This record gives sequence, C-alpha cells and structure tokens, in this order.
Amino acid sequence: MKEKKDKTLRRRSSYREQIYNTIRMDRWHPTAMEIYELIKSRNPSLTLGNVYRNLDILVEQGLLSTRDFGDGAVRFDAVTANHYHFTCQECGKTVDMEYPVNKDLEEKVRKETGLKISGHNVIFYGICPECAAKIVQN
Amino acid sequence: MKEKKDKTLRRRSSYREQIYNTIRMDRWHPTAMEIYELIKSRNPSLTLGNVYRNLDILVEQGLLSTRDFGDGAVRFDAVTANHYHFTCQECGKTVDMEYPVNKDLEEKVRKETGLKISGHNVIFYGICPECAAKIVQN
DNA sequence: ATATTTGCAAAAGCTTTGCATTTAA
DNA sequence: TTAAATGCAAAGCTTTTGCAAATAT
Repeated sequence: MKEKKDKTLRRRSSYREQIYNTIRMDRWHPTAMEIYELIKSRNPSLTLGNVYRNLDILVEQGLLSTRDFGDGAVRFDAVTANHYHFTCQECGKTVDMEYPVNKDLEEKVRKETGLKISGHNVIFYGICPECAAKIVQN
Repeated sequence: MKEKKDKTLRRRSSYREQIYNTIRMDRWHPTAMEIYELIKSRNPSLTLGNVYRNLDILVEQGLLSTRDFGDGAVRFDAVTANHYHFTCQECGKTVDMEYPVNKDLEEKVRKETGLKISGHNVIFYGICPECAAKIVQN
C-alpha cells in the first residue's frame, strides 16, 4: 500500500496489452497460470516470469487488482467502473454482475461511521442458474 | 467447492482451538505465517506444517474462510455472523466493521436478478482515522 | 486399541529476480 | 542510442505431504 515506486517510463508491450485485454474484455478472473496458458497457446515464446512481471505492472498502474473468491487462489480482475461479483457455491465460478453499484451505501456508511470511504466491493454468494437447473434435475 | 470429503472423525486439538480462537476473538485477519509466529511464541513445539493442516480443517469445517484484501497475501477470517470489512489504502490494515449487514440488499438483488443468493460480503476502501490524522499533520 | 494429530524434513508449487538479448521510442 | 521488455534459469517463498511418534477417545 505504501510503495510509491519512482515512476519508470513504460513502453508499449504487446504481451501486457494482451494480458490486460483478455482480463478486461472477457470479464474473466484468471490466475497468473491461466493467463500464461491462454496467451502462450497463441504466442509460444511467452514465459511465465514475464506474465508475472506484467501483472505486477498492471496492478501498480491501477488497471488490475487481485482477489480471492474463496478458493485461496490469487486471481486478477480489471478495475473498471466499480462492479459487483457473484460466486457460485456449487461450481465455484465467479462472474461480474450487471447489478449497479450502490453509491448510497457508501454515503450512508460514511455518515454513520465517520470513516473516509473511497469505494467498496460486494461479493454475493449463492447458486448460479446452471447449477440450480442441474440440482432440480436430480 | 465440490470437495465433499468423506467425513473424518475430529479429535480435540489444542493447537486448532488456539488458531481458531485467536482469529475469532481478536477479529484479526492473519496469514498462516503470522498465526504460526504468534502461537509458537507461547508454544515452541508448534510447526508451520501443522498450522497449515489445521487451517485447512477449519476452512473445511466452515469456521474460517480465506480472503485477499488487496495485497495478494492469503489471509484467514472467522466466519461469524456476516460482517463487513474496511481496508485502509494508506497503511493496508483491514478491520471488521461494526456496521450491520444489509440483508435488504440481498433481497433487492435477488428480486432484480433472479439469482439464488445465500449471502454477501462487502469491503470498503478508504483512509483509516489513524492515517487520516497523520496526513493532516503533514 | 485405534485413528487422529503432530514434528520433522523433503517435495511440490507459486512468485520473484539476475543477466544477457531484443525491442520500442 | 537508451532504457524497457523479454527469455531463460536459478533462487526464494509458500504450501503440501509422507512417515514415525505422540496423543485423544
């Protein structure tokens, strides 16, 4: 939280762009290894160390954040306009929710606690439609 | 999420109780290493491997969950009545909030999305009072 | 008695880093 | 040109695991 890195000039990197784009566009929450495997399948020269280096840079730039959706794995998430998540307790998948962020909640908590709040995240837990359908069948 | 372990009989373990109690009572969100160091200071025979084994058991029993508050470290949290968290973006500390859980939010989202929701978590981000005071001084 | 818990130590897995080469600006 | 980005490989952490001894029931 305190690392104010002396700013280093960034050059264009196709790998970094691919990493960022796949996470952002696909609204996917992959691990470093999953990103590595996907991009290496198209571009075999990619190395895992380089994926880690670029993920660090993207987090440092504020474009990605790390998350744990409950399985202990470090996953990456694109920092877009604030969005909520839903984790299925049956299949374990976590997806972005369309549900709009509730800024009133922040304001309410700010008033009641006096804390300086700049943002919030919500993760809902439950059963996704696919798993719910399967459960009904059985 | 699918691991329905064949139930193994659990015997009493002082270490497991200490691990659980310190996380629950102190409303602390430590890493495995931090737990190890704390309990080992009172009880030098404890090993790190044993801390990991007991943490796994406690998670499997539903007494603890893992979280990532944004620094990439795997931290443990007691699963008590649902509670919110606050992470200070300056010092990086994460604390439980007194603020009551908003069950209405769950109901509202359930109605609007049709998802089967069984719970939710919220993490607020901002500046804690201690850091806010320091910043004003400078 | 019996199976779980533990210490110990090795293995496995994940992430970071040093260095020489390649590449963007 | 110059420093950032990369591949490679080794090092550094974190977490898991096998086994024999200790312990709870």
